[in-house]
Amino acid sequence: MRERVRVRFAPSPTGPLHIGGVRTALYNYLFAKQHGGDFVLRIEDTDSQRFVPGAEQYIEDAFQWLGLEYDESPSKGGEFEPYRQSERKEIYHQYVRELLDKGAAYLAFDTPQELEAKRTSINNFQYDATTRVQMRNSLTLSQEEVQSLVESGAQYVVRIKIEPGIDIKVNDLIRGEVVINSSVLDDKVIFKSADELPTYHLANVVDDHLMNISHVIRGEEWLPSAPLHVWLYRSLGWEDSMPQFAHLPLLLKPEGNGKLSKRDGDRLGFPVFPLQWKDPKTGELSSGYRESGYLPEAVINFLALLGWNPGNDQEIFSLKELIELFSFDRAGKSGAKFDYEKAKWFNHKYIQSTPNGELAQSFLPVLAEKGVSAKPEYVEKVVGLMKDRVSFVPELWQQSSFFFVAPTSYDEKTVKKRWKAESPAQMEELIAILQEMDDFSAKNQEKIIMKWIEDKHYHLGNVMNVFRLALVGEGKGPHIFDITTLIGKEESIKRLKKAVSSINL
RNA sequence: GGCGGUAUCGUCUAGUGGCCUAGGACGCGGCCCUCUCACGGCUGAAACUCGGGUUCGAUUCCCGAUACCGCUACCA
Repeated sequence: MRERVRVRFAPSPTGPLHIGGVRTALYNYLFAKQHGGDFVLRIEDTDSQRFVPGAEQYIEDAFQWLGLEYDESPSKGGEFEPYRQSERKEIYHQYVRELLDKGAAYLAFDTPQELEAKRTSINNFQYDATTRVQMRNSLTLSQEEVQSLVESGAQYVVRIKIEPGIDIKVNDLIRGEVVINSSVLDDKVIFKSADELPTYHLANVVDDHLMNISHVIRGEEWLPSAPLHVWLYRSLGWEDSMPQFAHLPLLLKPEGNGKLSKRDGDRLGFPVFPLQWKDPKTGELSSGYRESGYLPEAVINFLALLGWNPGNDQEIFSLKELIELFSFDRAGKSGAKFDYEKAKWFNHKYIQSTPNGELAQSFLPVLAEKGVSAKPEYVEKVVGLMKDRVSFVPELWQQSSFFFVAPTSYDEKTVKKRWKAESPAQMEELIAILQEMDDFSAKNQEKIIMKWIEDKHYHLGNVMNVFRLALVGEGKGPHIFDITTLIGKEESIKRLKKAVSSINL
């Protein structure tokens, strides 16, 4: 057991960071910060075949956007650098050597083809205590043969030698004690001569030990190999300072079965990545939460509740509150299906509580894109009127374009429903009333117009809806006088005139 | 197939033997508010996988079945 809490998030740079990975990182972060500990980013690039350029930068950018700051990382450095496994080759070599010298591991020369042949000819073939005697490895070959093979440059791997018949206990913070008999484990490859790199299992154990990691918080997909990791700690003599484990349930597809995958997002119409990602090879574009108009706080809040809950009815949490409240006792054990509607609702909630000025700032670029230039103060007022009705910032345009651009057409259904024979005449009257109005405040407009409708015994709904149709182009939007006040007297009259002249029954 | 994990409304979940006629949220329906559309408020439909135990009493504990998920690579 380590005294200081130090956790790590250790993605492999094989593509953009998946939203499930973000949740894993978030739980790591919350746990570390709650205990005043360290949050470390380590890049696990031990698979040279699958390395994707740009992926590491993407990961750092994503966490920056989300506001989850690392204490140590490849870009930031730290006491235990390097934080990129490809730069730690010599370190691993040392421990591979040690394991070999101890007789806890051995060299295996079987080719992939030979292994494949074994797997197809023997069902449930597993490279272990019972089968390794029939394979080509340093246990079955003579010392001279092994030496000449290595010297001749033959490719080999190093396998961990698992002793059968031993119960291995993994103590998991979420699942309690999981016991697995070593006989079901196979002699996993821990090092490959081809690229001189260890596999995940060894690199992970060595680094966690060397970096003083106290808690390994990762996805459930690692649970089956946790006993192997315990075995590795034991073989290296590090069992006393072994980290505690917590295996998080997986994020599942919203529909059907299986874990959420990179392809699900755009197929189902929602992002699975924090940031937009362009595949460097195919040029394929995957959407991101940031680009879709999500606020990072909303994403964090939503993710935090997918697998953890506070035990009461509260659903909206700041990062600070999450740090205070998070605990593994309240983490779920079962996989959670990703519910996009709920994610939207969280964003809606966050938009509602974001100050108008801030929202206006993020809306300005959207307006610019539409070719609209408007004063920030004006945009702020519009946003204040409209933010309750949208889930995303870009959606603001669909809902409030009429504040910036006069309607060019009128919604057919609304026209049919609202535009009556008497409408043109009524609107002409209204135009006249507006023209004479000196005090154009919403309050005064309401007073005068309501009186006019009352005096003439007009139908309130009819008049107001026709008025709205002229201003907005359809049957939606905030209160009429909020609209007229904002767009102004002249523009209001102009829109009324246009409607009268262009809408025909 | 083998091994492991999990199992409450459609979804996220509360529930740790009696407080459960099972609570909340999203989504869905209705009503109210109202010049419209939203927001908001109220409200409705909607779940303990099955079978055995243990117990005076099981959603809750145990066993089994089933289902789902994961792992089973010289990927992580």
